[in-house]
Amino acid sequence: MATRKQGQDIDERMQMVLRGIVDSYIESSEPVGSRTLSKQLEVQFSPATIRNIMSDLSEMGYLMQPHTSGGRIPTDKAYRFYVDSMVVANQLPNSIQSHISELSRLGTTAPVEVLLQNTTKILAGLTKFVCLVTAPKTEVSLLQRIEFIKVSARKVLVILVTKSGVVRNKIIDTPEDFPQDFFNTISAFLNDQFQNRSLLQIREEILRSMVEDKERYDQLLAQAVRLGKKAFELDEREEMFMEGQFNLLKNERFQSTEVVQHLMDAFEHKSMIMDVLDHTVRAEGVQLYIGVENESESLRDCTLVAANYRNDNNVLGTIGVIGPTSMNYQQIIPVVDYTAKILSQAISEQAYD
Amino acid sequence: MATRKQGQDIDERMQMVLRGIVDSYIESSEPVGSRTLSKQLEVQFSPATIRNIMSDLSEMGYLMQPHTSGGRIPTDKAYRFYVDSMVVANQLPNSIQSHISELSRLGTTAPVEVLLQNTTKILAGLTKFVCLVTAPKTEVSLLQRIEFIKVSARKVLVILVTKSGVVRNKIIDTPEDFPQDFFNTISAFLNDQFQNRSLLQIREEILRSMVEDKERYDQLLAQAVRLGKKAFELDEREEMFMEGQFNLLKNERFQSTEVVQHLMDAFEHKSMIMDVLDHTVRAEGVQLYIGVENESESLRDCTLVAANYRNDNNVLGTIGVIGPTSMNYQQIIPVVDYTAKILSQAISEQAYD
DNA sequence: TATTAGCACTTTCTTGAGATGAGTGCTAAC
DNA sequence: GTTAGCACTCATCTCAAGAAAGTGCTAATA
Repeated sequence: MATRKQGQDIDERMQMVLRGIVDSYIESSEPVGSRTLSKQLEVQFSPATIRNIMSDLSEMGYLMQPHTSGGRIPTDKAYRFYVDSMVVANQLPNSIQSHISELSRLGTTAPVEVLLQNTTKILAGLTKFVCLVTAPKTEVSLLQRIEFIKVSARKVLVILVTKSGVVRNKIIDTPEDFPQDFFNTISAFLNDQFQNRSLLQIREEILRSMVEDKERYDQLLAQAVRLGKKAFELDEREEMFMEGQFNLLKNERFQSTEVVQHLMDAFEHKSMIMDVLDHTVRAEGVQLYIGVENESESLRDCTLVAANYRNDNNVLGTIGVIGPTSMNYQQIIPVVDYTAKILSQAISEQAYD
Repeated sequence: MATRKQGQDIDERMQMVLRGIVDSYIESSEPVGSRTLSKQLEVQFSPATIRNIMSDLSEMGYLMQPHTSGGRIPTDKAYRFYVDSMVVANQLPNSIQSHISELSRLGTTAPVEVLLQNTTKILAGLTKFVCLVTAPKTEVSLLQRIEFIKVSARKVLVILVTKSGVVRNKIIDTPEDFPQDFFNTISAFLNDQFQNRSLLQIREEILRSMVEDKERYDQLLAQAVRLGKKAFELDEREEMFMEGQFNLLKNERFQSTEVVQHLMDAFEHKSMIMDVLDHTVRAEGVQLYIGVENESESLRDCTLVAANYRNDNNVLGTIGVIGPTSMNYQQIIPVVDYTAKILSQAISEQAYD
């Protein structure tokens, strides 16, 4: 009985075989058998030896057989082992680096949205997978400026500019036909009062003051607070950019219509994907969510590679790439990493301060 | 020799058969043979008779045979005949009408972009095809208001509000560190000068005045013109909303990977699709571009159903649906028509005036 | 004379029977 | 502990036969 190594420790030879299988499967997308592997490995073992090792690895949950015969494929556990024991990402080729760096060349006058949109496009182009970028959360970003522009008798356009460079506008109804001067006074007051506070804080403060010192306000202040309340009202639509959904179709792994269907459905509900990005990615650097590690059902066959981008002080948002679990991690991880860095840099440079 | 009806006129019986074939093919997506059709038609002909008629129709270019045997399918010419001779669209079911009418319920304070986005979503959901909506052209829409918000020493945020309700913003660099007051003076001047002019006109006028009376300007005016020039500079990115690209995958007709590939590639270049919509749709009401009638190569297997939306005075943009040539015209056409009407209505109501 | 029935012929699609190839597990030899 | 050998298992490919549905043509029919 090959009861070698009871339990979970994997000796060096097993690691070699496991890595070999993952490498081979990543490259060919075909189940790999003992003979094939025996030829590919740099250190030689006979197919029979490899079969024994494979058998052990299967038992330990690293490999599975789609059919009784016909080679084995790595499980999510195997990928996890693979990336964890992976040699630190080799340097990115210059061509790719410079491709990504075009982001910086957009100049400091491009609106953040354009910057993010371009990021998704570049990343989708490079990886050939689906690429996502969440916009900075307006909720937690700091107010740079609020402005009212009267557009008709009872309507005024509110413009919120945040420190992170996002401009948000909406129209609100006014109870009376105020002159523009009136709005100017109000915006001056609100700017003075709330600059450098986060939208979230501002909202809370406004609500509090409405309750607390209701009677203390004079006419003008009361209006200011009332308009402010509407202006800062929660804007549920958070933005996200997505590109390359069709890349998945070109990918061999996703030819089976079902899987694609699921994914596509998922992509149509951006909000779900947003949640995934927001709730999972908290740590520094590149994060990986491989197959079953994804909380979301529809991503069970995918790996999500994610990284945050930030300005000098805060995490602003997340960039992510979704591809098959058998993606080329050695390539993808550094690409995502580098892109996040360049994006952070570009955004910091153009921040309003 | 069945040399009946030399040339192009189609008698009533031929029409019945042709319509029958189109109907059947729209429903089943299967080539229709003489026997099948003989059973489906309300007026009875023997299969043999139908075969004769079919043969004539083939000769006249209305039908084609994918294989020597195995039924016939309509050509684009047949669809064109079909829709042209189609009984005027029957009333839309109430459920669909009210679904579309939810657009109006968005209220008058939703930004135009949200309105358009929702239009695409609703339309894509109803038709199960790809749906497109172009945003009102900022170029030709009239200036409602321009505003400058200083965001840092050398950067100012320009906000353009157009009569059609589109808010556009961008950041421009300033040559010096002007105070906000300075910008206020400038925006007051520009507003006074250019309100109700189209952005296109404004740009031309600014350029002209820069050339003509260069020397006449005082310091302030010169700056105003210079900033104005930057502010109104052509903003090449025109917007468009697209939804339901994945619907095509679910569509039986587009299972063959090639066709989809082409379409997908086309969709990745929104600009191309924009051109199609802009250049072709000039007329009133719903327009159809069936198969080869499309100028664009990649739409040769599709029908584009398009209609303009407008406010009281002008055509603002276009809504379009792209599906297989064998779509259910009886359903799709009234849906697009009604949606365009509701959208026009909603946008007119919320226009700033 | 226009319509229909009949018939021989096509073509696609389905089905099942080998044959093939890659891989596995087990046993025995090295 | 490692390897060679062997019987066995599946997935896939190929090929032939047959069923279904359709066509064109000719001859019979109302």
